[in-house]
Amino acid sequence: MTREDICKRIWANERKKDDFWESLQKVLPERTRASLYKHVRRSYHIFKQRGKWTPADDAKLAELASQMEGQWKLIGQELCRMPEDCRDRWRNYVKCGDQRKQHKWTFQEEEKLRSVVHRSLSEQRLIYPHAEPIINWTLVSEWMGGTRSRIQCRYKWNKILKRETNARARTIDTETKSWMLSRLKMIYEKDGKDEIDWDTLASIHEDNSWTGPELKKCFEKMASTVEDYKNKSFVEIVDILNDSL
DNA sequence: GTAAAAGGTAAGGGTAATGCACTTTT
DNA sequence: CAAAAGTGCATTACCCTTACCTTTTA
Repeated sequence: MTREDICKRIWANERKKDDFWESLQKVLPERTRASLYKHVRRSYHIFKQRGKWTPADDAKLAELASQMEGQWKLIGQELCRMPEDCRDRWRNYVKCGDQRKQHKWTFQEEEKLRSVVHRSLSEQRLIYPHAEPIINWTLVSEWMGGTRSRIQCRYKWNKILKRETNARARTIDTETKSWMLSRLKMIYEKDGKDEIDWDTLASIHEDNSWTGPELKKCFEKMASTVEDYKNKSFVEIVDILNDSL
């Protein structure tokens, strides 16, 4: 079988009665069938192009997407591209069209994003009270009025969270810092490894007033004050910081 | 005949790599 | 000083999982 034959078989879409998929599963038994299927379809696709969308491509996509809403298989056939790529291009870029703003967010935009994200979270909590709430970024983008794509909204939201984490990390008191350093030393001596489970560390602190990411950021800031820290190991940095307190 | 399993599609979730403006180092 | 190397940030290209439907199989 040539590669072309293989690609054609993978995209045959006619439920052939052979053991093609089963034989793949035997090679990678730890993968679920769906996971394998998806991965292989991407890796051995039959479409002309991936990436690089010209303005003309985008215009055609916009037209097709409004004509046949949600029918990505058909849209993909029209554009000679993978249905998934068409869907991605649409939801991340083309959907917002000219409304989509780029570059710096204004304060008002950030405030709007906050309220929209909280709305998404509270709606989730109503439907699934006991599950960890999930933010539906497609809806968030729509609720933003289509001025930012879902991927821009999520990026900005994570930036805001990070900024707030950093701000809180700067307010951590000296007592907590020295507690953290001695703990880090203990963890290193016990496990001998540099990867720290910061959430667990945060949970064993009596005050319980700091989160894992906050402690992590605090440590990173302290570490960066050590001379030549980039060439020092984790435990060397911990020792130096311990001595300096 | 029927329940379970598999193929197939769309909608949900996301990250790695890149480009760019800017600063620092050589 | 210029060039190279690093950095922080937003964008871009691409990837993974789940839900649900239809068809096949045991």
